[in-house]
Formats: sequence, C-alpha cells, structure tokens
Amino acid sequence: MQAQNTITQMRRGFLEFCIVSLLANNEVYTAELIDRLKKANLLVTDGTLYPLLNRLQKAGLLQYRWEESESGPPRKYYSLTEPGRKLLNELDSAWQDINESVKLIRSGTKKLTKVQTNE
Amino acid sequence: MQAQNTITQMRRGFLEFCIVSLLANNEVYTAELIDRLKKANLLVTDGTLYPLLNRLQKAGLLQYRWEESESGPPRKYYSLTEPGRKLLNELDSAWQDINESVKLIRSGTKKLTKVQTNE
DNA sequence: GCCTAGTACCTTGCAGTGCAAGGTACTAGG
DNA sequence: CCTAGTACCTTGCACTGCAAGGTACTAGGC
Repeated sequence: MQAQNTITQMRRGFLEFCIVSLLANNEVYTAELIDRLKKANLLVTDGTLYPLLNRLQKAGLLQYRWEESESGPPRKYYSLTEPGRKLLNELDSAWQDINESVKLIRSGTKKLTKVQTNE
Repeated sequence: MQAQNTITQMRRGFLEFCIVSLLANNEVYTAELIDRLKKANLLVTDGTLYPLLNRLQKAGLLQYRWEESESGPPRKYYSLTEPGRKLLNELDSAWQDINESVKLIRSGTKKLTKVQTNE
C-alpha cells in the first residue's frame, strides 16, 4: 500500500498540531481526545497518543491534573501551558505556510494534469 | 527547538505529495525540483530527495530518462507513470481530507483561544 | 596529460515518529 | 476471589528527513 503509507506520513505532525489545538480551550483526557479526533476523521490509537502526550508534557508544553472517575481508574486531564500556547501559534503559522506552498504547487499542476490525463 | 522539530514532521508526506505534483506535468531532474520547491518555500536538500525519488521509482510510480547535459554529467529526468498518476489523485484526496479535519478542529479552537489568552 | 572547479547522482548513519501488541492498575459486580 | 470495563504506559518495528561524505562526468587552465 504505497498511498496508505504516504498518507500516514502526511498525518504526522498534524496530529500534534491537532492535539495542541484541541487542548487550547478545554481540559481533556486521552480517551476523550481520541474521540474528538475520530470525529474529525483522524483515527488514532492510544499507543500513539500516550507517548505523544508524555513527550509534550515533559517538554513543558502541557500540564495535567488527576481527576477521579466513577467508572474506573482516575483520569489525567491535560491542558496547555503558556509555552504550549506559544507552540500552538507557531504551528498555526507553519500550517498556513505549508498550506500556501501546497496551493502554489497544486495550482500550477491541475490545469496541465487535465490536459495530460486526457490523452 | 520543539516547534522546529514538529514542523519538520508536518512537512513529511507533503514533500512526497508536492514532488508528485510537480512531476505531473513536466519531466524534471533533481536540481530543478529542489529549485521549484524552494520557490514554494519548501527547503529540501538532495540527500532527502534522491532516496525519495529512488523509492518512488522502484515502486513503479516514477519513470526516468537520461539526458546529457552540456555542463556536467548526464541528468535523470523523472516523470509520472500511470500508477503514479493514480497516487497523485489519492494523495490529493487525502490532502483535502486532512485540510478539512484541521479546519474543523481549528474552527472550534480559535474563538475560545482568544477569550482564554485574554485572561 | 594532470589538476581544479562545477555539476549531478547516490549511500550511510542518526534521530525522531506512528503504530501494533502487550502490560499494569483501578473500580464495580457477582 | 474472579471477571469485565476503563485508563494509563512501554516496547519493538518500520519508516522517514537530513547532514555528511563519496563517486563520476565535463570543461578549462597549465
């Protein structure tokens, strides 16, 4: 599966961007995050998420707070720190830049693609 | 540099997408590709590009043709194969999907971010 | 013929990531 | 106790971008 592999690569990095975005306004715990990402058509497993969250937390970008649950073990509610907010802004810019680049490249392509695939 | 690292991740996959896009209409050789990517603000080194092109070629997505140069060694001009064109379409869809997802997530974020950063 | 500079192609090794699989620990109910 | 459900975490694999270093062709000076 060539395409699938590339698409996985595409989603790299955005995942982090999306997560930081989702944490920008709410305290959220992992299962909730997975759920929200799924609603935006980004399928992620917890084996992906936990290392990512831990990494961001150790880097000082996230903070967490334990809260007990009535239906199981306690939950870790994450939220952004001030540096995390700064990162979010940087990623937002980067995202817009990349978007711009892709637009630029794609715009020069589409017209000619049509002609060529016509053959 | 946390942000820089993430941004590198972000560009993963897109690079492949951009390259396939650039090859959609023209035969291009490596140095030319680097140049065009640079014009779209995507800085890439040849150490990144050669393995990528070789990989795509071995997967049957690209084909190449040697052409002699007047100012040095011969050049390898790449172009898309039919499966490569198919990949381009798939990546295009994936790109739009991701774009949609990010929009969805970001739209829910921005409003509240403003309020919160106001603190 | 030999040397240097310029161009083009390619390989190796490192650091970083997503993900599947497997593991620990808490709660509730029989 | 034992099972089921939930939540958190770790390990190992495959893959990638990139810096650094290498090979090979041409042209021009001597």
